[in-house]
Amino acid sequence: MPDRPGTTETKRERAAAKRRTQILEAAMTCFLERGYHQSGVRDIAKQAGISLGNLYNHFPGKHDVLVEIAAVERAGLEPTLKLLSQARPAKTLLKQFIQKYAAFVAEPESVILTIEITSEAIRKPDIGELFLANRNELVSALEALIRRGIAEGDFRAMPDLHETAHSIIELIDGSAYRSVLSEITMKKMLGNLKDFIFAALEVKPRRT
Amino acid sequence: MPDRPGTTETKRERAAAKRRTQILEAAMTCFLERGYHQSGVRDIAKQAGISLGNLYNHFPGKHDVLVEIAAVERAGLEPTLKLLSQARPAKTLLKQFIQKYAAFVAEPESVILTIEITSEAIRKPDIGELFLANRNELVSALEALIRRGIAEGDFRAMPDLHETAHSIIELIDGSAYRSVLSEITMKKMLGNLKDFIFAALEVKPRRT
DNA sequence: CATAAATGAACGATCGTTCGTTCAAATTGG
DNA sequence: CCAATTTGAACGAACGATCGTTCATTTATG
Repeated sequence: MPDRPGTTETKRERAAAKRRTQILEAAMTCFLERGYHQSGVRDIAKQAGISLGNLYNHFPGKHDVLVEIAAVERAGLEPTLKLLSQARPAKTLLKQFIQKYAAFVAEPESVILTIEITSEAIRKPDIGELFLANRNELVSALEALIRRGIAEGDFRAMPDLHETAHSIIELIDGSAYRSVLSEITMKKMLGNLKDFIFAALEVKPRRT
Repeated sequence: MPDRPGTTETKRERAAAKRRTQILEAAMTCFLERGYHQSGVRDIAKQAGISLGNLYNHFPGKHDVLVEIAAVERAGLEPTLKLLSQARPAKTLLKQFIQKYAAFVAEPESVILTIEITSEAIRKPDIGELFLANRNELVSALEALIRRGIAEGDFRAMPDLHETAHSIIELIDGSAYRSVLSEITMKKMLGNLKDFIFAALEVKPRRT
């Protein structure tokens, strides 16, 4: 009985798991290059180096591949999310957050994938819910940070902190999309972005 | 020779123009219901009440239909654009603009169409350019308004007015998408949106 | 009568998915 | 520990549907 304690993983299961990530990466490549609806299941299989039929042994269908990618995409935000719960002044943390989040979402890969998911989210409820869940996690963390900033006396009282947090995210996302489409570097936008956000949040008027 | 002076429009041409708008409206309906890539040319023709082949007498192909829709969509913004050049205090005008623009872009139809165009814009240069051109027209008008607001002493000096104008638009667009996806009314977001934007622009700290 | 509008069959390509089959690995029985 | 059996990964042909586009033909209009 080869039931090694601790790892119940058989050779088969390990191989299968590897295949899954292989397929996901291949699909991501295809969706980035051609878009979701322009990528055929055959393209994905070929890119993954497996057969068409085998793909269906690992995923119920094309849609489910996108769902999984949407879930994985979220994982990339984890380090940025961690940043928000550090024990430093909220004002400092927010500045760092803007920088880091902007750098992340302004990656062409990230922008394209987000749009692909976004446009699919409108008609596919499960993707929409996933998108909103991810977004809410981020917004809640940001909201907590702003609340702390108010307590620390750096930020002004605002009517709705949750909405404010949403606004900040949407501001950065919007800039990121524009930076990719108009080929202006995010770096050039960042200065104004920070100025805009902090002017909206800070309790004092800015010195010219 | 029925070349009536003043109107070189023949009965035929008028009928053809009517067909074109018929097709555009039908296509818009399809794109809204099913999305661009999910809508077949046959769906559009059927929705327009014409034959499949006839559609190709009026448009070179499916892609061109979307391009034309993107151009028409822009026309809907005209009244809102007009607003910005009125002779009233910039501060007042901006408040009205936010209200009006938000109401316009938060229409589910507008949101869905924008996303459809947006996601196509990434891979189709002509659509991307059209999108940016429309956007720049709006942003330039808004930028001029902000500049006036500074001259009038209501808005603070900002590092880059063009970027600021972009930010405002992106802020409203982002909220609009979220309002459709999460089924929260735009009205509920508007209060915070105005607060956020004016806090970012105004020269004085806000009274609590 | 000439010209343009309108038609729908037809085209080749591709779509997402299913299917029967093969075969190596895992499990079981002795 | 080996042999028998079960499992499921891998494959690619095949399915029916639909895709965007073309074209020969008919119908209607100036």
